[in-house]
Amino acid sequence: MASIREVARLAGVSPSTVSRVMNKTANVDEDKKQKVLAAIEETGFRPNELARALFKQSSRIIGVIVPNLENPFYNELAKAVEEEAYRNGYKLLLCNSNNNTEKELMNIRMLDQMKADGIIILTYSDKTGQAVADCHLPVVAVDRQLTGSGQSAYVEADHYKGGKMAMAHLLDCGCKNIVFLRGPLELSSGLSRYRGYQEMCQKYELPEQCIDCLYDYEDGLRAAKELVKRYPQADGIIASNDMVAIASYKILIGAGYRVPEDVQIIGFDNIRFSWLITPEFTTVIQPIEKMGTLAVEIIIKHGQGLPFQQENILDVSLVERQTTRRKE
Amino acid sequence: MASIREVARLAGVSPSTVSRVMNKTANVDEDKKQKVLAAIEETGFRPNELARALFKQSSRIIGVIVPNLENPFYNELAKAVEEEAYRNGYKLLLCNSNNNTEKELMNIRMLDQMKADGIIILTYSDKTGQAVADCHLPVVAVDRQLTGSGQSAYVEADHYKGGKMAMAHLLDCGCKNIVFLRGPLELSSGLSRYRGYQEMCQKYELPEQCIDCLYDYEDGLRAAKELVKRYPQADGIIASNDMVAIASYKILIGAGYRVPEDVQIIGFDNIRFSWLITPEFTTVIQPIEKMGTLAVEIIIKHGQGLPFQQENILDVSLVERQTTRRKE
DNA sequence: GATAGTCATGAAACGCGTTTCAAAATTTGA
DNA sequence: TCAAATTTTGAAACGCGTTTCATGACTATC
Repeated sequence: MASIREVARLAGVSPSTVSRVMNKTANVDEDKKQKVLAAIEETGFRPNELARALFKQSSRIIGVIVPNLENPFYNELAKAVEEEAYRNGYKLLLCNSNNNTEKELMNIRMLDQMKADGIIILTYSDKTGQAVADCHLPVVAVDRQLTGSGQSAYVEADHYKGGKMAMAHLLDCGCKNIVFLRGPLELSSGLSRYRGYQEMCQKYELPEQCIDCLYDYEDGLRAAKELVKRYPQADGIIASNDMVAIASYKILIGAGYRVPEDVQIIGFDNIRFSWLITPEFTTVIQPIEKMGTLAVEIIIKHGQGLPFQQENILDVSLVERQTTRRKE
Repeated sequence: MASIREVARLAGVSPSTVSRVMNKTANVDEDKKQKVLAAIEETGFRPNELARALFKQSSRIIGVIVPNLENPFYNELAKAVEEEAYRNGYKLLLCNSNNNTEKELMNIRMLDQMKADGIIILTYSDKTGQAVADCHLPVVAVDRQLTGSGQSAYVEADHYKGGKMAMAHLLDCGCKNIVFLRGPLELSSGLSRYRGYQEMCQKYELPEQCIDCLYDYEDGLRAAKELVKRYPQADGIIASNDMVAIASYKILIGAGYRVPEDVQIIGFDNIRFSWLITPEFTTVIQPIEKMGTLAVEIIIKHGQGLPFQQENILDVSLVERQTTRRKE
């Protein structure tokens, strides 16, 4: 593979000049410029990005660390990040921590060593904050708040409002017996939604009916089975997210309930599949794309030394689809 | 950030020695070794991967180029690749070509310049073959065969068999009026499945009933609507893939058909959602995980100069689920 | 005890694009 | 036309881990 020095020799100039032509970083005599261009063309020269990155101390890579790739939420986020990154000349290094703290830490370290320009992190463990602080890369947490690393930015949806909306909607739909498949309280999404739900319960003097449930399909299945057992007269379910909503639907249908006639279901996230499938699921929309875009923006701004918002709480909204039905 | 030379100074040795300690690439006096280790510990030194990669001419990055991130098939493939890559100490650079030839070519070039250790490519355009040949990186095409680059490996499922199986299954289920939502014939998956279907039609002297259909949900919706119009008496649908099967289901249900009583549906791929949702979809399984793993294996072998299979056609199988029902 | 063979070790070169700095060339102004 | 100012250009240094090669140290063999 041709190097810049060969191109320079061929064009009869110095490597510096070739570099200047390539990057338009300084004026170059038109005549030499043409010679350089011709030499580049002839040799098919493509600058070695590693050498460039080594010098610049920046690889124009943005790392994304997701806890899993089963939940489309993360895929959709990754997609949004990839697109925004690409638009800005960055590449995306995708790391799947697989809910494994060890792997997560290795990924953070690796990205540091690769001189990534930033990390977008969607995982959470108690060691994350420290690891993030140790590497001096710009980090933005999405759908999470990192503790122990005071300075890092985060972007998440207004889960509190989301929780309230979900509950309000089911009440609007005439549900009298609502069960909340509550997400993990260690995560701000789980906690805030619960708070929203709780507030509504208090306001309407309703008893809290929760079943703890992780964000994945399998646990959704489990929780929904428990729901059928513990609250057979439930007529409304707030699932911890869309995957769990989908799992609940399966269990409920299997148990002979009709949706939405007997029991109504609402999820969170608005993953693509929530409306691709039949029936289409009512859900509280997280602006996934905006979240990804914003995260990239923050990293870029950080890299350029521009100011940026440290706390970003994006608005949520609700789409009514076929798993709920508003009372006349 | 500490460099190897600082560590060396602190330990009172040369950078070479530090390097040797880190990489265990040569014996080092126990005493010095300890000093080096201590110095590394003290400085928190982490070798700069870029410098390392620059010298080695290998970044231990595997690039994956997918045509989109809407279809879970690609996500699942990416996941499999990430995991196998990680197991072998490689990282995954995810590129979404977005069905855009230009972007695809840029991605190939970029990976070349990054000294990626290989490219796993899931896109296809007529320029791909040439671009791949130009960069001298190991490339393996997955679910595609690249033309114009005679030497590159590929791995795909036995689509021909898959097509036959799908048809055979619907016949077993008593379908008399089967319509094939045929995938793009430019892709080997589309063509081979069609050939399989065709062969079965001939064997049983059935008329071919095809509607062309891309692999995405939206086009599935369109094709299914056309199906309802053109073949209202259809009682079996072979969808071009699971996304299209899911789209067809929605249209069919919307048009008042019952599945599987009135019309049975089978898809291809066995994406995770095909069985998460309700009803669970019958489909022809592509061994997605194995495909990803194998692709990575090939790249690694290639990198090590080991021999590898150039053409890899993996077996398919069929899962009967709730969208088809075998006749007694 | 001397020669040969091993092993540990560091200096220097390498990979390669970018940038600095000073020299050379060209333009401007008088 | 000459000095001054400006622009163009190249040599060398830089970023930094790895590897080669030669040297010095040490052990083993006779």
